[in-house]
Amino acid sequence: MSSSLPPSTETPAAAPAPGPAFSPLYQQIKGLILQSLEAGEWRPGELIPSEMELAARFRVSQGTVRKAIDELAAENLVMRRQGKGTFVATHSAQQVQYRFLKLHPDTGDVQEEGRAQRRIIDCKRVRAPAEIARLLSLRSGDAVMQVRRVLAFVGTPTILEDIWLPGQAFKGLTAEQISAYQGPTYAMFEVEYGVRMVRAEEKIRAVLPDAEQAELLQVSTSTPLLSVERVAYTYNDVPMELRRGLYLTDTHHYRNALN
Amino acid sequence: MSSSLPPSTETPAAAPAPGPAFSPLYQQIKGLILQSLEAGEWRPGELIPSEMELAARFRVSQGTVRKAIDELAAENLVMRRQGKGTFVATHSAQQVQYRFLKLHPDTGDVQEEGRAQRRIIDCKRVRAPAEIARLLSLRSGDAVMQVRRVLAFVGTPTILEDIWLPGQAFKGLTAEQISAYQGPTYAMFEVEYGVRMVRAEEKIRAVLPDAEQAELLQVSTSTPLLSVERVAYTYNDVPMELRRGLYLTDTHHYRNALN
DNA sequence: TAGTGGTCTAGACCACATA
DNA sequence: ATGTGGTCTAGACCACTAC
Repeated sequence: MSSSLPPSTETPAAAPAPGPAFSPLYQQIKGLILQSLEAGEWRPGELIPSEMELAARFRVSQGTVRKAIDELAAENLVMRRQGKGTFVATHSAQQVQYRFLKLHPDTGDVQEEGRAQRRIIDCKRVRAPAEIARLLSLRSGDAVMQVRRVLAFVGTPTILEDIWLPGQAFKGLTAEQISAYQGPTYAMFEVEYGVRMVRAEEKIRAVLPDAEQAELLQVSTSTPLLSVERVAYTYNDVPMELRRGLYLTDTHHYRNALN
Repeated sequence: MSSSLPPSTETPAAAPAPGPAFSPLYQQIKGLILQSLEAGEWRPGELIPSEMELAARFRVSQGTVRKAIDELAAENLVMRRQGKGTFVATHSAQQVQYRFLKLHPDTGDVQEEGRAQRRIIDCKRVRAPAEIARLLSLRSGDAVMQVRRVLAFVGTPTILEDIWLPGQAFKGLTAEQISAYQGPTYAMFEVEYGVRMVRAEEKIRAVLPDAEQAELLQVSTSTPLLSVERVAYTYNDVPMELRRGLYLTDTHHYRNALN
């Protein structure tokens, strides 16, 4: 940030050196708000200060704060509600529950989705294999929590998931904790571990299950399945979860909107 | 639109009756610009009038036009370029070529993507079966153009596509025309048929190919493939293309960003 | 009634592109 | 030098929410 805040008499660093080093005022404000979100000054679901208050705090006009918040809202980091204020986004919010779940029933049926029946197969602390570590930006052998579970819709096993979480941040995670929690797992991560996932990337393939996977999903080893590898990130593009899912797509499909 | 343009003294309709019937001024302006885009007043790739000109035309402030254009830009309907102006988006633009193609090589290799070798298997005019007609909002038996082709990357057949297009809008489409055209097929649709696809929806499954499909992709019938059904829409949510693809995902994957 | 975000305007200056 | 979009400000009014 080289441009200074308005009433300040601060001088921009003499030689802006190599990088871009410039950014519009509203981007700088956005960065500051982001820092507060990251630091937990306002927690998921909480009201953040009004635009006027933030404008006063940062010594800029309301319009500048507004543009910063506009971008944060576009990235789903905060949620605006007219007449009430701006809230820190949360995976607990009804409107955005299961944001990252793109598997939908073929029948446009009502959200059976939240009603998934979960069966935890396994939940243990292990040393991260090289590939898992790489995807989570950890070192090989670092501790990670590993969870395996099956999600069933209307009694039919449909998703087999393996989840890896950094051991440090998710110390103490148990199968009981996961099964006990109602609602999205990502909401539990916010409440129990203070970790908020803000975006994710998925790589999708078609595969055949091995014998163990097939048995857990109660299908044959010649049933084609969707393989979905997801890396979920918290603030600052820090990866905090690796999830490998196998989706049965005979009664469901992965839905994607292209814009 | 019930709210009036500024200099007018018009009163909002007394009883707002049933519907919403209201929309902010900038939304109305957005709608007017959209109409011009739709009507072809400015064609894909062309410069649209400056914000000041549009403000004068519609008798609103530049800021209001700006907000309208902001939304159009966010929806990829126009593209802003500082210092130059605002352009009608086009699938020909280098930056957004193959926007709708989410299949990427596993090696983060340079865009081999455009370099796909295309082989047209078939291109004919047929009567739409019920399901195809439904997805294209046509009547069963209406004429549609049907294209089948194989895309190969570095010599390896990877995508088998069946494409259906409304016969009326795409009258005269030939295999030669498709193979002759360099660049995205969607760019050709703009140039040759004046049809611009603005968004699309995909449903993805894992499937096994039938004998014919397997042969065209040079794989066995037990090779799991990604089935991607895409409906592409032009302005006003009018469906203009149905595309069913089978993707070989041993060296490629479907990449998706979740926000 | 008071406070919030949402809309609209107007004017100033900046950064970029082109001639 | 000119014109474009990009940023920033300031002030006014509207619509929604809560008390």
